[in-house]
Amino acid sequence: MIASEILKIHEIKKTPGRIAIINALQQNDQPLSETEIKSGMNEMYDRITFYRNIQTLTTAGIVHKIVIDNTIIKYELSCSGKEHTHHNEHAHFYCEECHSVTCLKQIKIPEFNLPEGFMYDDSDIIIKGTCKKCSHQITTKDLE
Amino acid sequence: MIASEILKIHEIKKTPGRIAIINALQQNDQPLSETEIKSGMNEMYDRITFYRNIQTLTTAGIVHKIVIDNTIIKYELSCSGKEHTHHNEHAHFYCEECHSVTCLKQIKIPEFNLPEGFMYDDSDIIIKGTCKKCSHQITTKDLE
DNA sequence: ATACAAATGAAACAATGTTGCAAATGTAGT
DNA sequence: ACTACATTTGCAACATTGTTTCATTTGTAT
Ligand SMILES: [Mn+2]
Ligand SMILES: [Mn+2]
Ligand SMILES: [Zn+2]
Ligand SMILES: [Zn+2]
Repeated sequence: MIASEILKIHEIKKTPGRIAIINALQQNDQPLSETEIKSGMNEMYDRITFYRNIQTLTTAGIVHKIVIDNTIIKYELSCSGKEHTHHNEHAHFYCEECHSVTCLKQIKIPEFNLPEGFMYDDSDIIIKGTCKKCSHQITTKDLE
Repeated sequence: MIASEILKIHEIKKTPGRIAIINALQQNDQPLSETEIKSGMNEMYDRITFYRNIQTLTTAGIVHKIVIDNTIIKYELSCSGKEHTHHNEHAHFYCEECHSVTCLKQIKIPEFNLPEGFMYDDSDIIIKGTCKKCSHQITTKDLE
């Protein structure tokens, strides 16, 4: 679905900044950081507007914020913005070597049995380690 | 185990700042934020020293950092610092009402089947919602 | 007691995120 | 297409969080 449609459905005003964010996320199959989203924008980029729009899109459920660490934050589309639909239902892998975040669509978030009285809203699974690309590089380096 | 023993075992120098952090975490059964740890210290509190010591303790595996959001970070002991031992093996619950973090010792982190080539190091499960205390308050408020 | 590496604390900096406000813009109705 | 109005933007200024540098202090082993 195209950015302006997504915004319309959620009854959010169609502005250049919001469209740029959605487009950037649609054009990549990995979650993106602020810097990565910014780099895809033509100069006209305002930090404050970005923060406010990410907030709006996250609250609306269009974007899902993945917090790896306080310095490492990634965003992905959580609605049906592309064939690879996100409903925040899968785990995410953080590579400690190259700092990339990969969606592990195979690893679904299970149903949790919360203690009496607790109310469920949302959950995140972050798995840390070394990604395929980096572990390959490390292995071949050892063989030199 | 007492703070100085923990530091000795890990071959880390025994300093007042580090002991204060470990003591604070031992005296509470919930993970604590920097502010909460600080409030337990007698005036002599230096922000820079805190950051460095938390870093040292985390790297050594004594403390486990729980990142809920970039603004909400909690710390807990991950070694056998008290009867409630942490090996980062359980899920954590974040209450969106009172912003507390509860250890869900019942919910163990499962073994994940990573895709070919990925190497596992560590993982975190964060479940968000409303804690027992807050959901009780909300319920009783509705009945008024 | 001595020696030395490690840790501390102060200052200065850097990065990240927030708030207030006037100007600009999106949207709905005419 | 024009108008009206609420929302959004962009700027400045601020707040919070975390880092780096370096002289001084402290912990620990000898
Ligand atoms: Mn994903
Ligand atoms: Mn815990
Ligand atoms: Zn990698
Ligand atoms: Zn609560």
